[in-house]
This record gives sequence, C-alpha cells and structure tokens, in this order.
Amino acid sequence: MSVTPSMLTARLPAPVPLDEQASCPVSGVFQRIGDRWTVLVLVLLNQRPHRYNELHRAMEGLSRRMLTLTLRSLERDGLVARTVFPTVPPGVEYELTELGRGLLVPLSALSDWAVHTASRIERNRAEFDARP
Amino acid sequence: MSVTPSMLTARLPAPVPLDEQASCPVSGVFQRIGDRWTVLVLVLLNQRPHRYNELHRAMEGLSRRMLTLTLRSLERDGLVARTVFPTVPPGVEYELTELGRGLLVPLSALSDWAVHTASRIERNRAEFDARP
DNA sequence: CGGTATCCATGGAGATACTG
DNA sequence: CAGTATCTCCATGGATACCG
Repeated sequence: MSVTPSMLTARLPAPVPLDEQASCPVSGVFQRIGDRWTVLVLVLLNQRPHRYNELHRAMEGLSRRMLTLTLRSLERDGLVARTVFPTVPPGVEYELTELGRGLLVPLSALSDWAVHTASRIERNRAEFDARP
Repeated sequence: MSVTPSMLTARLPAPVPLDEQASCPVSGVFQRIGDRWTVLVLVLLNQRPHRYNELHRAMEGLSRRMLTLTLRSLERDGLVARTVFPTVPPGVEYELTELGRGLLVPLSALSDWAVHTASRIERNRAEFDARP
C-alpha cells in the first residue's frame, strides 16, 4: 500500500477550521507542529541529515508508525526532504529543506523564551497549585 | 466544586515526558500551547483585556468548558491574570501578564513566518497529494 | 455572569505483526 | 532497512444541564 490521504490527515486535530487559520496564522502553525514529535524531529534534522532508524533510535518512546506519520507530514509540507538510496538493503535519508531551516529560526526564538522563563513558570505553577 | 488538579492537567497531551522537555524546550512550549485554542486566546488578550463571555462570543466553536480549561491553564502558568470584580452580577476580566506579553514576541516571529510561507506550503501539499 | 459536573463519541496513538 | 496494516484503548473535548 502507498500513502493514502487518510494516513496523512489522520494526525490532524480535527476538521481544520480554515477561517481560524486565516484570522490567526500562528494557530495554524501550532496545530500543525504542536504535537509530541514534530518539533523534536525538526531539531534532530537541523543537526544533520538522519536515516529512518537513526531517528527512531534517537527518540525514546516514538513508535515507527508515528515516526512515519510525522515524517510524511513534514515531507508533504516541504519542510523535510526524503531521499531513497536504491541500495540493498534500501537506505532512506531525511534532511531539512530550505523552508524547514527557515522555520527553525523563529523556533529558536521561541526556544530561547522557553529556556529563559522555564523556572519562572515552574514557580508560577507551584504557587497556583498551592492556593486554596 | 473548586479547581481540581485533574481539571488542570486534563488537557495536557499525556504524562508529560520531563526529560524530553529538558532536552528540547521548544517541544515543551508547543505541547503546552499547541492546542486548538490557547494561541487564539493569547492573541485576543494581547489586543486588550477581555471578559469571560466576551472571549466566548469572540471564538466561534469554543465551548465554555474548553475556554475555562484554557484560561485556567494560562493563569496557572502566569501568562494570564484573572481579576474578579465583586459586583452583582460578578464580572471577571482576563488580561496578559508581563510574562504573557513576552511570549507574544517570539510568537509574532512565528506568525510572520507562517504568513510568508503559507502559499508556498499550500503548493507543496497540493504537489505532494498529486503524486502517484 | 461565570463558571462546574457528568455523560459520551471520536479519533489519536501505542502494540503487534507482516512485507518488499 | 524502512516501512504498512490492523486492532485497540483511552484521553480529548463537545453537549447538556445545573449552580453561586
């Protein structure tokens, strides 16, 4: 079996509300890459190209099914390029495209924010949870 | 009934993988605000403070239940401040905190990226879907 | 007005087994 | 090696009704 439309849309949250995306593009991006694995894959591929099983080994707890789904989705958007080497056994390499590398720029800014505010947020949560 | 821990954690994707967050802070942020509504609420509150039902009316398709969950989660993290006016009937206002406004900075960068690449990604998807 | 409690359907995602 | 197919579970989140 090849890649079916249902496979590719399976991981999307819901019947994507188009006007919401239009009114708020950020929301669209977040729903697109805000799952458990996508960002992690992007970060790994930003370091260097990876083989399929290399990615699988690098990410504890990620099933092959979800890895495939995640990679296909990224490939569909043109954020990741998939290259097959017709060797025996076959080898497949994944790497970021120019578009994908571009996404990592604002993502890095977000990462910086997360690192800077992590302890602050942790305190806020503890404080909130301790409230009557 | 007051706010229970289960209510607040209910919307989190899963038993939050702590070491993943540590190894990749971006992933943590995304899992935190990558749901359907959080970013939308943040954007609305960035325009000006809103009352509860004002937010509810502004967002088509958002149930009161999810609005409350979303707001509580943001309040817990200290991204949003909740102020009760002891009037009759009671009024509650939500506004961004300094921390919350800070988050909107990298979020804007991401938004710019999304706007700039939207058509490109749409083309990529159409192209991918048209492949044999 | 600003929530909360409960019930329930849906679909996201893990486990497992199979294939070119 | 690099996937795919199927089954299954349960958390996410909508609908509805009630409350201070």
